Amino acid sequence: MGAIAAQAVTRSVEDYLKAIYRLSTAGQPATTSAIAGLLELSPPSVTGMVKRLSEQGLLAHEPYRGVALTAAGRRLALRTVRRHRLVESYLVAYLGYSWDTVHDEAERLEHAISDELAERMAAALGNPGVDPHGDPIPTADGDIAEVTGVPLSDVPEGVAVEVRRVDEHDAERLRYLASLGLVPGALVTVTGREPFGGPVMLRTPAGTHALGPSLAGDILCGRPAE
Amino acid sequence: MGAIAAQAVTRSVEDYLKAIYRLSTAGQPATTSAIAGLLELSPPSVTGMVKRLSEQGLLAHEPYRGVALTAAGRRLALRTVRRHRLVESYLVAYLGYSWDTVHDEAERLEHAISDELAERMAAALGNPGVDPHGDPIPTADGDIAEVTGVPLSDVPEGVAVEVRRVDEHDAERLRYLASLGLVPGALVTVTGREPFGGPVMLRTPAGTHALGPSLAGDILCGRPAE
DNA sequence: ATCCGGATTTAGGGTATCCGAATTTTGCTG
DNA sequence: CAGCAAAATTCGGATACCCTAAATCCGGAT
Repeated sequence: MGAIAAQAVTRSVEDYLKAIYRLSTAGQPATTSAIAGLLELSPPSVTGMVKRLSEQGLLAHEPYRGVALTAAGRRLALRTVRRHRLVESYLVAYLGYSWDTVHDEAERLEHAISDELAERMAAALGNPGVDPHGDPIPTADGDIAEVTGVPLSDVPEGVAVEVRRVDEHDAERLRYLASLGLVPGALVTVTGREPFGGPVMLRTPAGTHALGPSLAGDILCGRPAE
Repeated sequence: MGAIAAQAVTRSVEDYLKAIYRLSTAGQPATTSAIAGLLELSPPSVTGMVKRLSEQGLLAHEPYRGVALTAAGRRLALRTVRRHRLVESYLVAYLGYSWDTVHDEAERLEHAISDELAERMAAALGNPGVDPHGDPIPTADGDIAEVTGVPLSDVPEGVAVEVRRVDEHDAERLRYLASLGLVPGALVTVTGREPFGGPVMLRTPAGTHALGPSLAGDILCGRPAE
């Protein structure tokens, strides 16, 4: 339920919660410096905000150890993630944005739109389950689907798999991946790979290419639907 | 040109400039207390911000006298007005908002959208000249059309005129006016009026009604555009 | 020309968020 | 188990806004 947010939650607060959410779902510990790194802030700033958010019951903070979201913090974080991904989806679907340029716009709009507008966009989009990058969109009541799959870098050779999610924010790299046909839903087959984490050879609808291991690690694949 | 905004302009700054712009186009002097009234702030807060904006060259401030926008301030104000009206237009045209509910949403979004998004919305709308209330939308380079016309309260009897602009923000009153068919573009004829600023009798596509003088004063009419 | 009341500004404070410098804690490591 | 480096926190300070209470200014009324 949107029975959240009795009052104004600042941009900052939402950004902190989102960053902590991101770290914890990435399996990384939400340390002061990790948060500072994501938000491009100094560690003392983070310590200060973490203390405030703990007092508000949004975070559990073990000094010198790290933080975790409380249930309330997680709800707020997911609400922000939902808005972000809905905005990205909407801008791509209806306003001609490409997946590499929506991020910054969504980063600002996610803090400004009302629940009303978020739900109207969701409805216009047909309540999508994933955004243009293949990231799952949390539901309005805070459920979020798991994304399962194997990084393209680990996909066995010769098997046709479907790109499920592209975990990359850099605009230029996103354009590059799109030019290779590596977008959510595309079918890919690994045709060969160099040893020791070298480039991967692959065939996509857009042709045959070599892809470096770091990018290949950002692409989550799975068995083609149906 | 969007050659404005070298750096972040806060919500506050945009709101102050917009309020001052609003006052000056309404022919009212932009005094400290008038600004405070529009923004629902205390006069000392306004004095303080006015000082800061003057230092930034956005306002000309004569202490104890009032303020006026500089060219730079006016450009920023018009940019914000443009965004506001584009957002309102877009939400009404594409997301099912009605003209009485868009204002609050636009009030927040006008500070969050990029030039890019503003222009994409404008393009999607076919670069409209007016918003759903009939207010002119400034162009991207800061030109704004004059709205000319006569308040409905002053329209002579028996002449069919067109509603050009409805200068009202209150949601309930807007719904009421819409229910009477008093929306931009509608044809109205004044069929009679009480003396001494009493109600006006009128005929619209939605029927025949009486309208109080204060609301009638908010409706600007003109000769129908054939 | 003086006075007065309303408008405006100054003074003094408060909150939220950020920073750099200094200090404390933690978890090794020799 | 003492010593250290890295990480985290505390400290002191800055900025941007906002407020109430206390001056101060201005223009009209006497």
